[in-house]
Amino acid sequence: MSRYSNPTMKDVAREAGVALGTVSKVINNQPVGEEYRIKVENAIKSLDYKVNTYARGLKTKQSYTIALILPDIINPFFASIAHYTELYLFELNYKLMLCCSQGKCEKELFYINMASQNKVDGIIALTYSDISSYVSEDLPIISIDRHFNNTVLCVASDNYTGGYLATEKLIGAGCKHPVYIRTGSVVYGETNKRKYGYLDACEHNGITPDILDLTDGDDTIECFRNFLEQSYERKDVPPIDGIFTVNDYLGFQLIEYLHSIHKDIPEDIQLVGFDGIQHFGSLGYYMSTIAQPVERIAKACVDILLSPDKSKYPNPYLLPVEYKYGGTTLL
Amino acid sequence: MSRYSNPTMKDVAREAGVALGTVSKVINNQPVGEEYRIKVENAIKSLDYKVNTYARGLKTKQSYTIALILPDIINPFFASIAHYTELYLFELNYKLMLCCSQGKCEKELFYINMASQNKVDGIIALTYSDISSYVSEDLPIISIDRHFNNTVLCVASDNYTGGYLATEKLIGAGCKHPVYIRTGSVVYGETNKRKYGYLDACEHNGITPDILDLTDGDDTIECFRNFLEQSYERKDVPPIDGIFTVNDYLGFQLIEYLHSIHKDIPEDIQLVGFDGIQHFGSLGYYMSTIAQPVERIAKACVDILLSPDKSKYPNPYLLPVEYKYGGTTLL
DNA sequence: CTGAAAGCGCTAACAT
DNA sequence: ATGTTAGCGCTTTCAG
Repeated sequence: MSRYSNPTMKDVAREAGVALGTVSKVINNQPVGEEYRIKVENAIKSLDYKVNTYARGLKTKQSYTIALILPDIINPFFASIAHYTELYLFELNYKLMLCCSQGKCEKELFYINMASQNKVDGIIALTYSDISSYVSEDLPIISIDRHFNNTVLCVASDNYTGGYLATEKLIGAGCKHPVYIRTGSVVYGETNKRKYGYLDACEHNGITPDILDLTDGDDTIECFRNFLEQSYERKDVPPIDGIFTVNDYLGFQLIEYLHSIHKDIPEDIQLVGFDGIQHFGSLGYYMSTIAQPVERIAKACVDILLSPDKSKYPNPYLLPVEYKYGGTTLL
Repeated sequence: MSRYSNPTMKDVAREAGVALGTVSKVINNQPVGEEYRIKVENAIKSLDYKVNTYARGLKTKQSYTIALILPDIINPFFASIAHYTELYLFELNYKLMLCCSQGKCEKELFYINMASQNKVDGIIALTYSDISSYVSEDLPIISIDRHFNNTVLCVASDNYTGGYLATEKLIGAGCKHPVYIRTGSVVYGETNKRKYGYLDACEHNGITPDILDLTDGDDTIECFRNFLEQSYERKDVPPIDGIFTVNDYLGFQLIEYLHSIHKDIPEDIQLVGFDGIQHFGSLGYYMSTIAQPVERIAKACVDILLSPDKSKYPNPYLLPVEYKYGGTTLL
């Protein structure tokens, strides 16, 4: 790999016939006499000078780089978080370092280390593992959707309201037996509040709640099939006619299965997902869903991370969700 | 933002009772007496010392960071490029800086500048703008899918064969009037070879080619509707019964429209896309498609970029594609 | 094989 | 307001 030896500030100073400090001041927008400024600016242009970010970082201990830790970048929900985060960071002159942790704690820790090396100025993390024990008090880190404790500030959707809203929609659209189906890690997180929203909405509407809780490693479709069959055999409850899934990803899998057994959606069973994922990012929703305000989440993370006083933000910091019709419900 | 003052090499040297240079040698795996090595390693552990990458970079001019420039990260095809690139880079101890250019040349140039500042060691770029004029001979940059000239090495799928394959599939499945529909930037790129594959496949099978070329700003669906209607009115050619789209994104839009006018797919019209995008990254193909070998593309980019001798690679560097059945064709 | 010291390019404190 | 200089933490040369 070829390496460059670019012009340095010293070269600029010589070319402009001024002192090193003056060049530095011009570059950092500090007061400098007009004629000097012009001389320096010309020299910068003619030499095509660019500041060496290493040398600067060595002094200032700032990298203007934020690390974003995501389980992966293929899931469209995570991708859109990355998208908005990058856009907003760039506006603020920050760069984004991307880490796809694949849930591997070691990889997450690697990036946390980078932060303590000042290689990145801060971390935005959406992680399944409880990293809070590795995070020191003053490490600039924001967690998305996972509320570990009070040392790590968490930005999340209003999951409780989302769960409540989804359930109310199903009930309002005529469902007599709406169930909640969740999957994923068992680490306590914000996401669990979706369940509480579901439970409360059931209670307020006089409906007996019914939950299918899939753990990692379970065969999703197999478990769902059993769940469905057992439910249809029972005579004490109405047949399942509504499903609220913890996310769109799971919702999509169930829809595929339901189609394969010739259930009509939304006629036989209505379904509401969570996340608000669209085809190709913008070509319409996969299903009726509770859409997370991804852009606002990304901005909030950045704003809080770069804010000098994090204590003024509530923890968790909740953002409102919205119901989106996507063809899998009657309303 | 709080900044850390971490232990430095000097601290380690003092703690271990050795000289600074010795510590450096231990860290960089250079020959050091065994007892010294142990003393240093213990000191490193007890102080929780980590090298400061700025100071190191200032000397070595290496950042172990690669910038990936993508139009955006929401498009699942780009997302999967990012995914595999990050994974492979991490294996090699490199970090990934993500740039969503949104096709903005200025944003791309910003990252190209970073490379000349040695802030990143190299760039992998998938861009619509012709950046070749801004790229100096020795800038370590690899282009994906865009072949500008011989100074910038390009990694791409075998687009010609892909186009040929898609067309042959349609014809083999009985299509008498397969059309090619493309959209997007008019910058000459590898992608255009998909068209030549289509043209040659038509010729070899005695079929008159028929192409709809949408330019940016056109209303895709409106143009397609006109194209379809005009074609059905003509009596000199069979009705359109096959479509090869330049990518899955466009294919998806056309499928939605065709459904809306009650055309059955694949019975009335068969369709083959390009890219190989799957629902949620892994839950099945949107349509029959020519799948790009994304993982191999990502690896090739990284390997070539980090290779000391780029001249040993052909330009463009082509990787094989594969036809994937996805329900929108008869075969 | 180890220790001392120069210097990477920059910022910031200080002297002018 | 501008010039001078120390020093950030590291690598690397050179002397011991």
